[in-house]
Amino acid sequence: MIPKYEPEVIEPAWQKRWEADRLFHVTEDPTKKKFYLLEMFPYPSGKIHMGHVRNYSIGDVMARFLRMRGLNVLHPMGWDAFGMPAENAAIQHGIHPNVWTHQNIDAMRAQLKRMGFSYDWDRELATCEPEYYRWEQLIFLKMYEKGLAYKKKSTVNWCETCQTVLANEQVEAGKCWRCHQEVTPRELEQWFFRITAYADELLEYCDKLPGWPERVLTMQRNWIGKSFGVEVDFPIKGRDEAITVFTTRQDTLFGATFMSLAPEHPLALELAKGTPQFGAVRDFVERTKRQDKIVRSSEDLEKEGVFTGAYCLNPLTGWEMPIYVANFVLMEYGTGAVMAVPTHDQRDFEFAKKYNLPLVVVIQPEGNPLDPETMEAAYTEDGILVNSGPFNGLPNREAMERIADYLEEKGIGKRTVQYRLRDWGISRQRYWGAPIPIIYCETCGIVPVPEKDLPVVLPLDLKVGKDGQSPLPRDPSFYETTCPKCGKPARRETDTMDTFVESSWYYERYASPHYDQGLFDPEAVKYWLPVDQYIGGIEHAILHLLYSRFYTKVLRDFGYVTFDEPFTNLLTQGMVIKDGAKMSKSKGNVVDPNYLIEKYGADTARLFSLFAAPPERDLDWSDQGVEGSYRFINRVWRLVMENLETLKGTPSQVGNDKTSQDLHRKTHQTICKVTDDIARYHFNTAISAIMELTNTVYGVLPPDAATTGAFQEAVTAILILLSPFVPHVTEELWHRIGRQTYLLNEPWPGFDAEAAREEEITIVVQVNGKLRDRLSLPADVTEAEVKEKALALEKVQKHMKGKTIRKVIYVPKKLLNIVVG
RNA sequence: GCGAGGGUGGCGGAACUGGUAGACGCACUGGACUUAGGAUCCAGCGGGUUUCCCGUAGGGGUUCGAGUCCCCUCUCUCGCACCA
Repeated sequence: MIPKYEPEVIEPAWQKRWEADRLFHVTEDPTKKKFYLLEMFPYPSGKIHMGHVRNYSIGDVMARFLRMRGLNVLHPMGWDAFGMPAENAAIQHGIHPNVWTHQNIDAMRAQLKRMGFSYDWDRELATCEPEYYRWEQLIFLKMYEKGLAYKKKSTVNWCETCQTVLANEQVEAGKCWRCHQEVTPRELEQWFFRITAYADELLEYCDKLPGWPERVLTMQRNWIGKSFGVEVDFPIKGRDEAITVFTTRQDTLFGATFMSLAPEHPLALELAKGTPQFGAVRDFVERTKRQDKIVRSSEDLEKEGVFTGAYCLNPLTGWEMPIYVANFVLMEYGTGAVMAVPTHDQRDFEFAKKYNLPLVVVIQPEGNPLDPETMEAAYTEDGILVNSGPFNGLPNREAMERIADYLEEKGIGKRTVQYRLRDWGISRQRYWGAPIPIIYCETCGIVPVPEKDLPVVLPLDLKVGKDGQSPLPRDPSFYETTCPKCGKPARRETDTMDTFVESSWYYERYASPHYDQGLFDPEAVKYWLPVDQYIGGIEHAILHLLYSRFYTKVLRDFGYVTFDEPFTNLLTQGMVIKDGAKMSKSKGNVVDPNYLIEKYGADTARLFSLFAAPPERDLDWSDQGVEGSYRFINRVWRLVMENLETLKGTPSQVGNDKTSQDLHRKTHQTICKVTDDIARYHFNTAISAIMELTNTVYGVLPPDAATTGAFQEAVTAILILLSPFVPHVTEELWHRIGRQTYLLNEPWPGFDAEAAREEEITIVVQVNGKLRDRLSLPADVTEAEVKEKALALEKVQKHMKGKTIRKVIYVPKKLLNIVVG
């Protein structure tokens, strides 16, 4: 009887030894090629979930594999430790956010260690520590100095549940990204980061990131939303003022018959003042503003508006255009005013139909001309200009340029570029975040905290109130200070920074996490950065990944780093699905990794999450699949344990008998395939190849005098190849067969191409493209021989009967196709 | 509507540049061992009218040959969405 496979015993034992020997610790080594492998750090919620297990298992395979291939691999882990849940816990359980956060970190660290991930724990960091956020405050000061951080009053997204402001990126379909509460607009003074200053570069570099998934880049491009057009002034009748509009369709300018303003547009009420329409306009504006954002921005919302009583003039035709306030015009985009061309814009068309406004066709498609009387929808395609004065007859694409030239010449308009991207609002009215290092002085105004006074430490002796509001503005010992300029009493900023600020640069801090002379040791960053491979969930496609790209460019322009982009390659792993839905508490379909570890061990949890699906795809949870992974590990366990004596013995030569040679060949083919597959992140097929080899080895049991050498070679290969996936059981078996080294320090096996070559090859024989028979022939067979043998085959003869050979196609070592007719 | 990615056995999934469709695993079936087996080992496992035919969402095309390339249609998932 062999000893049972007991993961609960061997896994912690090896974890202890690895840690004691500092196996995962790395330092800069200029003689070695570096590889920075990073998985998105977790929020310390208290326990890991299957998404973490999957994400970190993928990363760990790569880290171990690349290290065995001789690279110096940086593989760190830490905690995105500021954020709302800590405050919620404080409210609900009366526990301090700091205590709660640290307890959670301890619990999760233990879980990650129990999974056997090869992190260099010496580099662990938590963003809620002053040693971390003080450097973030420093960057804030530099950004303030350069005008990249600024304060402005604006309408912001307010989440009532979270009692704080949200950035545009954090609003999903009108709701808070975290709690799904509807957001409401609020006028507030807020701090912003000028991410729009980098809009062009962020967009341009989307084309310079070949290692990123196309869909993430597309999402970022859309988010930045660059569009080219012109700003045109429409003089207001009877006033010495004009309405400026932004349009990308200046080719339709001659067809603009009315004007639409956003309800928030300052001229909306202004123009109506003193006219009989004033009451109606005011009511409409009030009503629309009150309407919540989701309803207002839904597509099926009926287009509504109201006439202001005022007119403006089309600068090209001189026509009087009635000015309307319309519910579909957004103040946030362009100028908040839109020239309406009902014939060539669907929204304007619907609006014009409803209010009986004039339609003038200015672009005609070739073939059947449009008639404004009978049109049922706007024509938005290309065509030839009509009713457009000097531009008649031009194709509209060309007219765009010509009209833009004309407007610029006449001083009526100018070419501009619009972005959908807004500046990043980073003020949060929350306690559990990094303080913004700013002081307000009645005399001096906004005064940055001097560098020497950093960090502005978040006081830990405060209580979060039951109402959920931040205690900072109520705590004089925090906000009362003196002005660094004039020395008079002054007040500190009591808002904290968006937690996405911390995660925008943590990957740089990992290069030298304990460095206390600055953000990071320049030499360490120079050696390790940028991140070669980043792995995480698709849900950060815009938020975190866009902010991090922006931050890196800012740090570059400040001279801190020399690279343009933080993450050279990005892998976005799929979700973990059970019963057709994402695992979530509300669905009640959560599988707790702890349960898995207790029942099957960390190796099984890792193996299953890597084998069940390729990394990018969603992973369908299957209890039976987990059993299968566990069974395979047991199969390997028995294979080694039942042949321990043979494997412990001195390595024998690979025999010349057929069995040995076949196994020898299979071993080398497997090494080749597994190496290729891991390198391309095809872990599921890599694992299946090792399963095949294992099945083959089972087929030659028990080894005899002749096959011992090939057997030893095959089993050794299985253990090494499998070690990045299931490091504990392979380490245990490796030592049981008498090895002294750690598998992680073993070189990844090379394969012998000669040994992997098949002696006998199977050639498929087709007649007219249909499979008829197969030939097993020596690998060095010539085309003529294949042809001769194939033509002699009975099944081939039958299908050729009465026909003549037209053509014979030969794909060397693969296939022969005889075309007859 | 726009953009991206999918659709292959009962299921998860293989098939690199066009060249044996269904590797590997799960489920299922049969056999062996056994007092017993839900353990383990071995074998089978797309469908059918089974010397052959049909099969990669559907239809058409290119090719000696198409899951793979081209065109059209359907469908699913995700992201954005009145952006002027």
